[in-house]
Amino acid sequence: MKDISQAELEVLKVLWQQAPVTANQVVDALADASQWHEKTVKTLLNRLVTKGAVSFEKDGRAYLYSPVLQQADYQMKESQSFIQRVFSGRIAPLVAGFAQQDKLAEQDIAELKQLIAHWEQENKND
Amino acid sequence: MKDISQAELEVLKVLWQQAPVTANQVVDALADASQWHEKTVKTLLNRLVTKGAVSFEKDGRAYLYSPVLQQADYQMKESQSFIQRVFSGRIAPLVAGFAQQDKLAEQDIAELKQLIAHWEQENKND
DNA sequence: CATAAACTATTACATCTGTAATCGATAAGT
DNA sequence: ACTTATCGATTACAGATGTAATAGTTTATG
Repeated sequence: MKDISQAELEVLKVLWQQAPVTANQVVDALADASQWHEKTVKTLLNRLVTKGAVSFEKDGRAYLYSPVLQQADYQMKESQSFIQRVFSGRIAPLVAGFAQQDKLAEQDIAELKQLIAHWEQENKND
Repeated sequence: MKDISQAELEVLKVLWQQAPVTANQVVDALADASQWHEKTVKTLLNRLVTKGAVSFEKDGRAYLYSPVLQQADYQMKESQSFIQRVFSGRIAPLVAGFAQQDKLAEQDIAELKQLIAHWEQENKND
């Protein structure tokens, strides 16, 4: 699978929220968040199809698009390559950076604590 | 500051490890990890200078290059935009993904616990 | 000194990306 | 049935990127 560009990702996000959708529904969904011309959105959809990240089926004259690449898979793959590239594979320094910049909220902390508790539960018999 | 491309980042990483260095030292440092031609590395160095991420001073015929953009700043900026783009600004789901894929090591957990303890210490009087 | 070696600067070129416009086919309205 | 509006497909085009090669300049070296 070829890389998904940032603009393409915005289109893909719409498909992750609801699919299958027509091109026009994607255009509408992006109308407020972005200033993209209808033609631009359709180009991006097309490129996603070419890249194999999106599929479509005909529905009369229009197409119905659906994501092939799933969000969780995309997130996992991107996370790993990002952490590798920027933090040499270590995740804690990223979180530490957020903590230092006061970007961590109560909720983040709560979730992290729960994750850790869960992890320790799973790995208790080391 | 213009965006740093992935290839440029590899060059920048060398400068973060040791600076100032000559172009040839960068070439040597990258020789094993990458298959880049000397000319390629020098082009990347030049682009980094143009982008304002790297500076140089003359040392005889050769230049000595140093990073202007600091690693911590780069990491923070990239982390924020990445988390925003891919996880809508929430960091815990990223860590959760790693946990699910067994990408979290004992050490990561230990560091995260310490971070959390430290955060709670700082924010105890909410 | 002249020429070669070694640097940096400039140029090259294909591919990817952002951002559309135009073309061609088809469906819908009159 | 024609004409028009509407789709997707194809084409456009400038800037970024990967990956160098060539040109120009300065320093060694014979």
